[in-house]
Amino acid sequence: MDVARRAGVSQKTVSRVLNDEPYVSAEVRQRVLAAAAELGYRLNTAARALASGRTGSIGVVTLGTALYGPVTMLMSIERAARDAGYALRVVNTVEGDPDGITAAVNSLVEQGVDGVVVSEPIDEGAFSFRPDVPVLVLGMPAAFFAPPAVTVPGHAAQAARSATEHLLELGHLTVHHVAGPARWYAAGDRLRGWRAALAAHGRPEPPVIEGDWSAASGRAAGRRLAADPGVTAVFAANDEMAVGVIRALVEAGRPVPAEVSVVGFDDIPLAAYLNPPLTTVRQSFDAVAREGLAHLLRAIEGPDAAPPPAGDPPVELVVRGSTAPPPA
Amino acid sequence: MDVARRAGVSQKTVSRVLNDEPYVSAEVRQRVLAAAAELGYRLNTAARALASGRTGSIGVVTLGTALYGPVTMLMSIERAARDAGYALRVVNTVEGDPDGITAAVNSLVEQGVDGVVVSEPIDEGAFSFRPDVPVLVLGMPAAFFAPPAVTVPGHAAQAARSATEHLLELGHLTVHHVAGPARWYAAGDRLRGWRAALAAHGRPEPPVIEGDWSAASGRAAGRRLAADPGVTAVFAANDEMAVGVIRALVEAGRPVPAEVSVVGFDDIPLAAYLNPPLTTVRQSFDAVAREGLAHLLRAIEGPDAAPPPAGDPPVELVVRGSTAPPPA
DNA sequence: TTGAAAGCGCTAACAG
DNA sequence: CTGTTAGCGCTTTCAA
Repeated sequence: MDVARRAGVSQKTVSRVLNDEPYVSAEVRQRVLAAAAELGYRLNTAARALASGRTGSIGVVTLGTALYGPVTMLMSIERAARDAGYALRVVNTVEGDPDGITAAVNSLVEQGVDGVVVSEPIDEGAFSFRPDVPVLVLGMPAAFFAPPAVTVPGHAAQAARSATEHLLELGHLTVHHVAGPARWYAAGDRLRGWRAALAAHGRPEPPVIEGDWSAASGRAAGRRLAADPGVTAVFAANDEMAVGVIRALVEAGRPVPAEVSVVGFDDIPLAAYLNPPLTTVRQSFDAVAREGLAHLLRAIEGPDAAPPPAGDPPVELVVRGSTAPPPA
Repeated sequence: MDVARRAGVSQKTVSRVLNDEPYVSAEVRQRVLAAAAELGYRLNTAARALASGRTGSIGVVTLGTALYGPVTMLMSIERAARDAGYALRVVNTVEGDPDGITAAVNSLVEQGVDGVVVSEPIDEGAFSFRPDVPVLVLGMPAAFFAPPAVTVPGHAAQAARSATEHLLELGHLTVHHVAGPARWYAAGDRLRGWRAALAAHGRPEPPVIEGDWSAASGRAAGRRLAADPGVTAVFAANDEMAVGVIRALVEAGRPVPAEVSVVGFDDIPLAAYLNPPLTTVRQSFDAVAREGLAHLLRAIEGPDAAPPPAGDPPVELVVRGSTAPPPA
């Protein structure tokens, strides 16, 4: 309004300039920009959202923990969203809250977002809501939701399989698995990959020990594993648990990797600096976030939006010092 | 509007009910609530923000990394904000961006927030902006900003001092320090604490090695330290660097803690499970976030808001296996 | 205790 | 290329 007067144009023209719309003469554009700068003018997001129906922000549902995987995914989503011109709203799901994800998505929709990303999906039975914006669920088997939901599968199963095969190729007769909580889809993926590798090689499948992603739970699992002299190789569903397993093994006098090999999952930044350096699987959170967001933006903006990047996100086994052939 | 018609009341009355305002009869309240529920009605945040001038959300400027400290602080802020009824907007500062914090704060203000929290302040010279909302700067010496900024100092210096003293009391003649980047206030705090401990005990102050918070930089520092046979004790400004230091020491054939003691800072969840378990300093991010947010809310809502919790946030030295007396 | 009227600051749709 | 006219869905102010 003030800017319009000062630049001697209509309010709508100011709007056009500030939104980079076409059909504004260069001269007028300059004049408006100058006036806006002088007045320290800022577009009011609330008014824009009210008038346009779009908020320019997307919401993320994430875990309220410092675990590497979820946190890195959040950071990657932030970057991808910002690059696409969207602001981010974040809601943590609280541990133990029964319908945490549903509630979190709802709160985001109420806050006003153009789309929602569910970063670490947990099986809560059915998602009992009909959000009126697109929802992207990361790391989920497709076709689990009706639109407007969109899913991006993730490649953890395949990666888990190659981690297990690495151990098998080293000469281990079988591989034990310390899984994540059963309700986490991410845990299921890894479990499936491990199982597939064992089956493909005709190896016996030892009972699964379930952890909660934490190093403490890894250590508890490791204690049970250490008591069984038949255990020579362990695949943990994330690096934190792998660290706990190694700790328990070492405490029990079973050196890693001399007696028992351990591989983790995620490649936390510390992995290369541990004693021993941790063999693990690295996945590109950035790639997954970027691909997922591209899908989400299509659902929001329509088919004119940039098409999602093609190609598999890189997943790679990083062999370091925590794996070796089994003792003779 | 629809809800109003359905409940047979005015729009304003609906507004009153939905905002828990007084002066609504219980009977009408019920009727409105029922109508809203049947219609699946949701308050529109944008409209409310436009009309009331308040957005009900606060913005956080944080680092785009998976480092434990910043991430945990972010999670704590999310919790504290949600408990206070505020939604969260998040912007990461990009590494290397010269005026990263200023730009991030501006973008938050443009997005529309009632207040801003700067979680990991870096010295960027002067903050060259006059945001029109209160800004809370965590971990900063007070009185660095004019209002509407408010700062919460943090107790890292004192904690760093006790970490250093722990080493001195173990019998080490002096303590070497691997610092964080000089521009980070958090790094400065720890440096000061270390220095104070040395001075108080009349010990020589060895040259500081500066890292970048990462394990890789810690390892580089550790290599230099390992080359000096006089080094028997190291205090690293965070746990990630401490892990790198230990790695380098071990690689150089200087076992920890037999030959060299190392203490970290932050108490990452993995600290207790490392080889050796890491002696470190634990600080309560939750307490700092909660106190800081209380200050911020006062600045936003006026002096009627809940007063900030009193008392020092707990900071404690956790002694584990990476420290021991110097070799004889 | 309730309601009516008047915007908040922007964009959509349509004219010029 | 530019302007006019209506709202978007709330809250505010004032009156009943």
